[in-house]
Amino acid sequence: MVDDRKLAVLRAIVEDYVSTNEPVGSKALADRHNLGVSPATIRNDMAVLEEQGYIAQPHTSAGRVPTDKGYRLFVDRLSQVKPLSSAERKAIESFLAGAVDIDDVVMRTVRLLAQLTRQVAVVQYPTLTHSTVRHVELVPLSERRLMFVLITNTGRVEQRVVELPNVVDEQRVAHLRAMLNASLDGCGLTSVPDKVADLPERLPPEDRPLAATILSVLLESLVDRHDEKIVFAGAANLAGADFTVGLRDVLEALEEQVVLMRLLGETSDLSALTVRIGSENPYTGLQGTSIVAAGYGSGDKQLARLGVLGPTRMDYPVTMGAVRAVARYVSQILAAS
Amino acid sequence: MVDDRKLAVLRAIVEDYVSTNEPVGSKALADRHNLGVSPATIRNDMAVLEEQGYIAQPHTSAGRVPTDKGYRLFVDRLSQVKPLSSAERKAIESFLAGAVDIDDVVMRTVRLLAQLTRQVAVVQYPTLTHSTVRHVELVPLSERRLMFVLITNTGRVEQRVVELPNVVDEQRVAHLRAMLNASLDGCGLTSVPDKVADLPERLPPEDRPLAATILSVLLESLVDRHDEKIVFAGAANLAGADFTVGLRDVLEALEEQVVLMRLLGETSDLSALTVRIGSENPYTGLQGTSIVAAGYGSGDKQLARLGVLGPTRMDYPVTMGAVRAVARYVSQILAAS
DNA sequence: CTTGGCACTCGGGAACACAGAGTGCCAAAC
DNA sequence: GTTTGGCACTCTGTGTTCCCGAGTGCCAAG
Repeated sequence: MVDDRKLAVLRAIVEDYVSTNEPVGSKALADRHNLGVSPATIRNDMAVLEEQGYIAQPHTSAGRVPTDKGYRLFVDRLSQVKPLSSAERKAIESFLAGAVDIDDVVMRTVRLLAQLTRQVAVVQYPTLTHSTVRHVELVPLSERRLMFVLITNTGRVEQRVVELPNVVDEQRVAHLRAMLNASLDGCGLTSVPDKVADLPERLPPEDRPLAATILSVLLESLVDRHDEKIVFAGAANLAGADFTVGLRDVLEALEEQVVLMRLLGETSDLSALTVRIGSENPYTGLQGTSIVAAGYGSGDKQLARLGVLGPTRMDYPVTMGAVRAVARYVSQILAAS
Repeated sequence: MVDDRKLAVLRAIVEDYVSTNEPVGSKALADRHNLGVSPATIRNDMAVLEEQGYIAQPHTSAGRVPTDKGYRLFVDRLSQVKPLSSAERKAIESFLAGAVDIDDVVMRTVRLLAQLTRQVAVVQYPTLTHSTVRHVELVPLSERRLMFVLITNTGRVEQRVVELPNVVDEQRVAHLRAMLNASLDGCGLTSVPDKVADLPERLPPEDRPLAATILSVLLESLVDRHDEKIVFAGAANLAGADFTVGLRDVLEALEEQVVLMRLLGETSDLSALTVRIGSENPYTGLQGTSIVAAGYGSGDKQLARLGVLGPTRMDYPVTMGAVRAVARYVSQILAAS
């Protein structure tokens, strides 16, 4: 039903449409690609492809345009990820290598990806879930207030100001700090609640209110970050593109952390390169856009995801290549630090 | 030459144009505002105002539109800042009060401001220049690597990973940490370089390479942040507006930290509410946009600036009111913590 | 199954006309 | 001197019509 030649026609349609942004007709196809058959034959094939739902025509007597289903087939079976040029690789490497801290890594990554793909890049901060406690610090700010700082092995720093129930001296704080570090050092963030559960009992009664307060802040800071931070860049690249939906909607979606999370996150396999095309998208405000995303993180431990968002009519092979490459380099950088 | 009635006409033109987004003619003015004179008289006045450069007509036989100079006069002499409704104040207060750390304060502020003004909000992170050292922490990560953390009294945390020149034991690190804290506690960031200058000399020779490495990172982290972090939100609000320049240029400018810095920063008086209209703008990519900015920070010490960016055709009294109010509330919040 | 031929269909651009809003100017009125 | 009504003029934007051309679907022949 859909033989090889028809697939070749579909591929040609996608490629031409992506590069010209105009519905492509049978004659143009016969000219630009040497398919070895006449326009009439191509027309027949196109009629079948349209029947099957892979392409559509905006109006009668216009060329054909790929549907979401058509892009899907193209991505799954007709294209292969295009690797980056070595110049691009070099550029990525040197650009990411200059990062000084985790914020900087994320910042540079998102900008790099936006520039590379000329689309909107989205990067999720490395999740805390898989990281471990490197150090806990308690810094007295005043008599009844201290700052709680949690440092993880991924270089992430969580900080909270804590109001204390009563005045405490530095001695006690130092003691508590030592105990916390002894209990938690190297411990996975998910197991923190267990580890500290019995801690108040091991303290003299007069220290327990203090410990309880601090622990509640500690635990809270862990669950708080369950909805992770996400940043994006390259909104300017949207300016030219035209979506079926308004530009405004897309920008609004981008500023909603929750929506972004779902865009990147809702997938069973973190590590795979996933593509979500047009209507496959969970969010109605983003019809007409596609997302290409990949997980990053060192080896088996996937830390988080990153990707780009662009019009459905995008160059998938190139975009996928860029996303995959950046994900790999970021993983390297993070593994090294 | 430009008497009171002409000023009233100018004010009316600005107000009408801002609310309708259409060039305003003499008849409409006479109808909507009771200026007590006939359209013909208004026409004469408009001719004079145009002569003076306060208004212009897009084409012959179209209504008039304020020029940048016209807006400037309006802002300086014809309008007064419109205070927020008490409901809005309440909303601001409760929204900002929930912030947990400095990042959260900035994030909430910028979103709040964007929502309130329906324009693009820009917030500069509190500058380090006026803040003082609260605590320095050195956390060993591995034998030859440690994390350096600097906590300031504004709740800001700077972190760096430091590669060490040679293997050091915890003892020495602890000692150095104690010395650093003793030297720097409460010290203004600008005076840090002086304070630590002689520190290596006070150490045993074998510790000096370690100290030197850490100090260089410390000093570097101070100057690095001289170009401050800036965030923006509300890009979606640009979608509807039309600028004389393309939307793309505006978005690009917004993603350039340096440009944003200059937009907010280049002003002699930090505390005043400043308005920069259209061509008064230092950046050519932002013709057709205006910036309303204010300083924030506790009392005499201005920490940084925040503001909004929108089309030149904006409602200045309302926008100025919102910016001023938010700046005040943020100052309160920061002063309290 | 493929191909050339052919009639048909629309979308989009060019040419054109026209209504309406707004102006500038002038002479009369205040 | 300033204000006002009247009036001719000038545009822009919109709607209409028309036509070209790209592209299609179908059919009969190869």
